Amino acid sequence: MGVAKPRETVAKGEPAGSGAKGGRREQLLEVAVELFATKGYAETTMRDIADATGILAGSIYHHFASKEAMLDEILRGFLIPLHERFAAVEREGGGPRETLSELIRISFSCIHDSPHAVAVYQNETDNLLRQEAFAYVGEHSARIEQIWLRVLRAGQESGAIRPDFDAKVAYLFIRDAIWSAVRWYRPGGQLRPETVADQYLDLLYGGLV
Amino acid sequence: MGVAKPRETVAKGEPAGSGAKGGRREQLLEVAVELFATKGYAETTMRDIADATGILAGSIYHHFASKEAMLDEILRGFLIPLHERFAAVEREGGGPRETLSELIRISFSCIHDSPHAVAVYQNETDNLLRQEAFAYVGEHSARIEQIWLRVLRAGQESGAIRPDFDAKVAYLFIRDAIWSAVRWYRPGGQLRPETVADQYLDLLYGGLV
Amino acid sequence: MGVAKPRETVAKGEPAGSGAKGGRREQLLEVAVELFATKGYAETTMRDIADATGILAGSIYHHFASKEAMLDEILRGFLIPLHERFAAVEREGGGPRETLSELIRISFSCIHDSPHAVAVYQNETDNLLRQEAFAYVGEHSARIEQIWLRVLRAGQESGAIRPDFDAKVAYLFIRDAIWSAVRWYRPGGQLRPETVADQYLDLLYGGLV
Amino acid sequence: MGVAKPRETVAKGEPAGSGAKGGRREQLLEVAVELFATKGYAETTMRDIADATGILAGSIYHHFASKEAMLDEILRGFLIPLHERFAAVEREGGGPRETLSELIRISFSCIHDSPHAVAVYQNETDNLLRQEAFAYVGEHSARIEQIWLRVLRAGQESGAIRPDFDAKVAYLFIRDAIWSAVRWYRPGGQLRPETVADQYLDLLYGGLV
DNA sequence: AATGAATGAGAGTTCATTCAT
DNA sequence: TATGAATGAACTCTCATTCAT
Repeated sequence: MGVAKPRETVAKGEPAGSGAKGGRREQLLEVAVELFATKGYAETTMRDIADATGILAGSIYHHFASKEAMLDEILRGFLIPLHERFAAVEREGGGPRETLSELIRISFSCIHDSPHAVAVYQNETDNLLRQEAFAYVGEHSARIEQIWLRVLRAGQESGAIRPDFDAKVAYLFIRDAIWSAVRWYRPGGQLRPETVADQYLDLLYGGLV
Repeated sequence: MGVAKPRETVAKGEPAGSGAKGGRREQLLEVAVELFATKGYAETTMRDIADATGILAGSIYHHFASKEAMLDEILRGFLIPLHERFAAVEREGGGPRETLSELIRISFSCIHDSPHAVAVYQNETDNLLRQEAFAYVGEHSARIEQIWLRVLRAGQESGAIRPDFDAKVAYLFIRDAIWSAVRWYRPGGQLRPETVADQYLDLLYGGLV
Repeated sequence: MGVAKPRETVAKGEPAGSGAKGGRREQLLEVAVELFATKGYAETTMRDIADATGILAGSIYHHFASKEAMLDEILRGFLIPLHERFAAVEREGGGPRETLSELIRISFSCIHDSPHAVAVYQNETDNLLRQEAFAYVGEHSARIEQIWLRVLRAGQESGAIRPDFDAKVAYLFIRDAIWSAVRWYRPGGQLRPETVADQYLDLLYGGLV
Repeated sequence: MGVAKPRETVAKGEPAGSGAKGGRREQLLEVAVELFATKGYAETTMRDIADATGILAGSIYHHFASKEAMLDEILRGFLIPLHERFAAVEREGGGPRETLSELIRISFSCIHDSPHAVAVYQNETDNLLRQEAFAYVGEHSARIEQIWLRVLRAGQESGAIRPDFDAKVAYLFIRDAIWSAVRWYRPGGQLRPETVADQYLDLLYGGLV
């Protein structure tokens, strides 16, 4: 029930000099994230992942300690870099509006680059927060929220953003509007991520009217 | 294999004059929708539902034909009335902006009244669309989308809404921003649904700047 | 919902050169056919089969897709070879009386070799015919019946068999008399299958009087 | 697991002066025997019986102590009178051949009158013999077998029947040929029971040749 | 007599996981 | 590394039976 303690296999990087060996690991992770995103984590079986990879279910355990370890690796690989990119943008210290725009552009490029990981993050976070082993998900999410709130409030103070609404509500509004796009945005589809980002920015700044 | 045909017990209404009779059915449905929303449909077991209701798992089948039948009843009870309310607003034929505002207010009142059903709808729809028995979910969703699109386009034609962006993108933006609120909105919390609706309307119409 | 498609494990043959490998599959089938014959298909549980084999019930599913798939394999393994043997005898084109005798001898040798499968076939066919997945049982049975009828009618025309009764009634009489022997015939008992066959042939041809 | 001790309800006859009261009991028994014969005893649920009768499953227990009690009553109602009719024929002391013919005619008339009970007897006896509560089934069957054997042997001694085969084998041959007819004989069909009986007698006495 | 709610045991089946090879 | 057999717990669902009304 609890999250299995990750063994070395979970965290270990590419063994140097092993050539194509690690390819199977990446392949499994790619297959897993797609299935987790598409069918849901609980609904995806190790057999599903193994079948799509062309090995047997039991063999996955040579690469990952557990199903949860796969989820863990997926979420860390998505959440930590995202947090770092957001923090970097904030550190650059541009104007609030430019910073806000950059946060939004990063979000869309993230949806573009890792739509499956984003979907998994969105769909599974609620359940995960109750599990100790996934506490870091909540922590990174909270720090990311703080970045958004600081930027929004700085914008309100500087006059770049209207001061007449609650920053928290605005944050939630923006966050949900952006991240939910993962449900319909298709990387290979008609809409380019920059286009969507620009339309969203336009809607967000200028409003419907 | 799709939602099993409900037995007689399923379709029959409240036994007349029996006061609290039939309460067990409603109680089970309330417990189920909360668990489905909180833990997810697949992750909720019949035992979970039974335990929370104070009966044995097998006894649920006296009231519902299957777990899927419970989900079915929950979704129908949420989706069909919502569709009807939207359709009624459109039929009233007010101005595009008033109509749009009303759609948004209805959405928030729906989140307020049935947050669990909304969450279930949001979380499970993706998987459900693949199942024949839940085709009606896709159909109602599509008709609801058409209502939003008609209203948005009417607004653009009448000049009430900016014409310089794609109605479909705007719809998705609005839809996601609103319905995702179910993830953080708590009926008993500080924020009143009307307040949230008004802030969202304000953000939406006027923009951040 | 009919017999589930066997997974890869089901269709694959004996792993070459592995000696006793795959024995578990056969062992399970032998245990299953005996239990199905003795207790009845519905009354036999997967746990019964597993217990008698020395594994856990869930482990059966490593070898067979379902209980029904086991029944299916048992029936095919009995019915198709039997049909082929009957058809081969008919093709040989001996005289009607020799052919008839041969059909009867084959029947008894079949009861001798696979008494359990015969019993399962006899006891479960009625219920099975209603299921689409077991349509082949009805089809083979019908073709076997046609062989018997052709042989009987040829015998009547050639004068080798009395012409004064209905071939269909005679077929049913013979079929039931023979196949019901599975209920009392014991392969290891006093009566040899050839003896029983001969006595039956004698009774059948010469009558009681 | 064991057969429930029959309560008074099981054995009690028609309460005098209760008018149509017992009709429901008979109705249930008729429905049950048909379902037991058609689907098998184990495969028939109390709900099946109740549905076909127009009451709820629980209500059956006002008339019968258990499902097994219904089976018990069905088998007794078939087996005991049959045994008595056979015994009466034997007591009459006609010639062996006339007696044998009469046994066969009685058998066919029994199939004609109570095809469902005969089918249940044939299909379920094997399993039943292992249960203490159904010991009487084995006992009556054994006594019936003895009657047949006495008649056959008397026939062989008197020269009315060929002496050159084992009476036991002949008995099994006859029994199976006759009783199996229940599988295809339909009371309302083309073949009259007397016709079938006569054809069987003819086949039996004169043989095929 | 009948209802309808509930029980509790057990059914077939699934699945993450382990491990000898 | 991968296989394939097995585990064991949990799952959805069924059903004979009980009992207050």
